[in-house]
Amino acid sequence: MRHWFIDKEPNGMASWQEAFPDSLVFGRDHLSRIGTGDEPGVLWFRIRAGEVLTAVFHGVALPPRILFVVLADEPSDSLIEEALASGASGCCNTYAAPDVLRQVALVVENGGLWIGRSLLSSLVGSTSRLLAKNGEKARVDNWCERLSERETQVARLVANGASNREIAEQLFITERTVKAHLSAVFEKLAIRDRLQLSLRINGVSI
Amino acid sequence: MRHWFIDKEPNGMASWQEAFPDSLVFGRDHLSRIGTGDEPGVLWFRIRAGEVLTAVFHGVALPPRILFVVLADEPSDSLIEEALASGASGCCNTYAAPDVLRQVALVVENGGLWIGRSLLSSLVGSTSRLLAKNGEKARVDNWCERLSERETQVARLVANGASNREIAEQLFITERTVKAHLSAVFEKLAIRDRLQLSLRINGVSI
DNA sequence: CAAGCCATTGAACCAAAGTACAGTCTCGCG
DNA sequence: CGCGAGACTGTACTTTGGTTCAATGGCTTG
Repeated sequence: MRHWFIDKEPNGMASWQEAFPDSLVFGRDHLSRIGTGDEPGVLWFRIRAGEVLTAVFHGVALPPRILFVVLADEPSDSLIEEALASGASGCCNTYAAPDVLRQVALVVENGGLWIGRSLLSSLVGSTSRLLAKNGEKARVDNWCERLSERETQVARLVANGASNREIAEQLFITERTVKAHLSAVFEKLAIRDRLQLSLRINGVSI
Repeated sequence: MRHWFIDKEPNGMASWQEAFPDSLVFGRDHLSRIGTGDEPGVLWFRIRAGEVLTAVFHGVALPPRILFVVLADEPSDSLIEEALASGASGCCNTYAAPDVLRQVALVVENGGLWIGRSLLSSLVGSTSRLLAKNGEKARVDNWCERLSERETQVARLVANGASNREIAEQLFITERTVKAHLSAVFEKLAIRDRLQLSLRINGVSI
């Protein structure tokens, strides 16, 4: 099973290579060359923040043996809907850990759909209102709305279990700067540490 | 990983037992007794022709370690929507072959959604994949199975965002003891800190 | 009984996380 | 142009988390 990663620029995340050492990372201009052989595989397509899937993924016809997963910088209901409508087998976080990526691969390779635990609740909320019986409405926690772009980026990595050092390396900044961003995040969201941030972002205890 | 099948009458289909020889079949009156232990598993709930899911599956609160799949005598789009809205990880045909059932289990145990061949093909257009290719048996994460009772208790509190001091106060032990339990948990689960423990327990990244 | 697991704790220690109080640089806006 | 916001960094500090040496007592099981 091959794995191709498509990013805007052909750099990609380190975690991708970690998850699938034999995988290949391409820029979007190489998209048309994926899956020309007979080999089955998974195409991971990164959608950056603010982008619309259908705008960057138009007119691409994948053969049925090539499965397709959207990697979302900023997952949202609409993006998931678009992804599924475009034939994707799933939508997961760009910053997901290697273990998670392999898990996603396992699911989609077996014919399942993967939209993530945390995303599931919001999707369900959009497809049906049945859950709103006890007056509890599935409100979406837009935690990132008050955060700057960089703060959001750091917060996401923290929520996936990364240490300050790892985040620093990933973003090419010092550990000190990571701490600065995090302190700002904690204050803006009125939480006290990274674990609570993770719970908040992952929708465990909203 | 346990499998419970709930039918209107506690007879069930032969194919269910064939798919999971250790599974149990109950009538709907036994539904409330499912998942009272710590054991993780999959609950398969049969919806007969003409029935409405929400009418027969109301007010049932399953713990998060119990996954839930709807077995539909007559699958329809609306039933699938209802199923997902009720927290189901999938919806497949009551009369599905044992191989298919095991495939569904494989997908949902790994956090994926399985919404059946027909809808899947209309969305994804992909054919199903072969099952258990490498003979690798994917299992759900029963993290607490190797932990002692006290370790499990501490781990759960950590996963909810508690600090060591808070845990100590709550359990009437010293902070030192909390640390001891946590160190044991980290080693047994092969993880490095409390954030990863939280992700593991909360099913964000298995 | 001996062996082993479990719960508990202490002292000391190191590493990571987070805070306080700075500063530089860039960029957009009125 | 001045001003504010955001990205970035430094030094120093406190707190928290986690490990490494122990040790004690209860409990079950062969």
